[in-house]
Amino acid sequence: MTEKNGSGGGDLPASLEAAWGLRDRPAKGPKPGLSLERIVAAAVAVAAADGLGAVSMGRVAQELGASTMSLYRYVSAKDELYVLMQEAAIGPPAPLSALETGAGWRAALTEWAAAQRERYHGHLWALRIPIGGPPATPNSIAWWEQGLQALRDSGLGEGDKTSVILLISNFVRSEALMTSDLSAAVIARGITPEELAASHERTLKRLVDPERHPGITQQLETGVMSAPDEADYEFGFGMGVLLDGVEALIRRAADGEVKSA
Amino acid sequence: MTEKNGSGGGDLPASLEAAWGLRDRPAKGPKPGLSLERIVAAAVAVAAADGLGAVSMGRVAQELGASTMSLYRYVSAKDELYVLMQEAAIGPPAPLSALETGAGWRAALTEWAAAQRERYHGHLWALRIPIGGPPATPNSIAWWEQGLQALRDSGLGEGDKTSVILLISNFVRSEALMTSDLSAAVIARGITPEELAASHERTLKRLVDPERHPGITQQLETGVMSAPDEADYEFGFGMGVLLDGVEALIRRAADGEVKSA
DNA sequence: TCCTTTTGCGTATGCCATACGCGTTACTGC
DNA sequence: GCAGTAACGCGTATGGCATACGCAAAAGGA
Repeated sequence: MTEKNGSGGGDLPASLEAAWGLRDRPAKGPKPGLSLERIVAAAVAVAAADGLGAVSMGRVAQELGASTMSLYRYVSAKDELYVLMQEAAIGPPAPLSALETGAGWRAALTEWAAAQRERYHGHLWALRIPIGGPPATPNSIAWWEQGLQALRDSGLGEGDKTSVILLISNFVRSEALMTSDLSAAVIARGITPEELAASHERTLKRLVDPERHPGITQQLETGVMSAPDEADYEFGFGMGVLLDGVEALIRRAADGEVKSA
Repeated sequence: MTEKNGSGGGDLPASLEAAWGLRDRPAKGPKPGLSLERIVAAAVAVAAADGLGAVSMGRVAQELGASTMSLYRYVSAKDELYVLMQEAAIGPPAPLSALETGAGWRAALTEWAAAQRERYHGHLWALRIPIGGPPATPNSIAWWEQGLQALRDSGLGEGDKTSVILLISNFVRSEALMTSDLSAAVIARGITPEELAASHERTLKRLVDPERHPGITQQLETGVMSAPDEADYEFGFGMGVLLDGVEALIRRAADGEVKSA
């Protein structure tokens, strides 16, 4: 039962081992010509330039001037590379200023969500990477921890804290994914976002039946579809609703505490 | 400028044309041996049995006793098949009982979201299909319309109605996607959900540093991780928070109306 | 110095979507 | 009834993909 890593215990998934930097450098063979860091950086560059779909083992190797198969000396499968790319794209969270100034949970959560959103928007391709079960990479954990800190003084129970974090995290992801889908459609059809919106509105007007779809018909008449800065607006709207809901939850928790105290 | 469809106007994307049944049966050649419906049904069956990854043109053709290439007489590309599969999986919405009994927007939205969730949970593979821009398929539109109807008497403005619908739709998708990821992980590792949760908790305990991650450490100590029926609980929790937020929005809208009246 | 281990990588396998073209079929206009 | 035409089924070919396997070269440990 010889341990591979210094930390002891059972065997981690290969991708986690790599993400936490627990790989042991073997003392025997020739010097590695590449490194995990360089490979991940190259893959990230490809994804940023040409989308996640352009990330193939061959393409990444080419970018590094190496052969396709040499990558497999550093990465056990493409899925592992995906995990490391995602981890690199999101990066560690910056300190929350709202936590230092004691501005309260609402400001802290807002700042936290906005920071997360910014990372996603800077790396929209990362949203296309399929998640495999619950996250356990260093940066996801750091973001989770920071979310918990934002709720430090909220008075919520531990379970509720995680649930709120999860809820907001998923909301941020959803909004970014919508943005990503939109931009993908725009690129695929080679048009501007405005043209896409107009085209969509025209399509709807053709397909929607006023009898069967009175609500949508009304929406089309009101001209709601042609909203500018849609993504930013929807994000702010959603955060507002979400935080109001959390506020109600916190108030209820406080009332219950007072009652039971 | 001869029109292909009866409805007139410019050319729709092929997948939309198919979804709305606007394909014109050509009067010339031999009788088709297959049909879009049969192809989509076969593809859905494959996805249900072996996951979306198992859906290849070859596999679907095999299931139908036809050759791979014959499918391309009915479907212009695999993406189109995906759209039709998604549309078939979600299906049209059933009438909302809360709308008939006049139970109010909150009950209606709750029923609407639960129905949507049920469809997704019955076809988890459908969540893996990448969305291409804003939806315009018959069933997505029908669900959208129904959501608008649920908010009929809410007093919200048209723009807010759509935003709320979008917010809740995305939440339902997120929760279902988490479930799907979880079940994928469970299947991939050949273990029970309980074993997966336990394994994840063990992994976290090994990787989390009490100094750098005090919040998570506390969570682990409280034993929050080993929650049963996690998915159901999180869904109810999220819906509660969301609806409380919407309630605040509606109240504010009503107040504003009273003031400005 | 020899042996073990690890490196880079060429080759091969098997899957995939799909372009192209051919022979066949069935309807339409004459 | 017959020619023309258009849609059918599908065999074949192309190019891309992840990745298993094995070999030769490199480099540290004995």
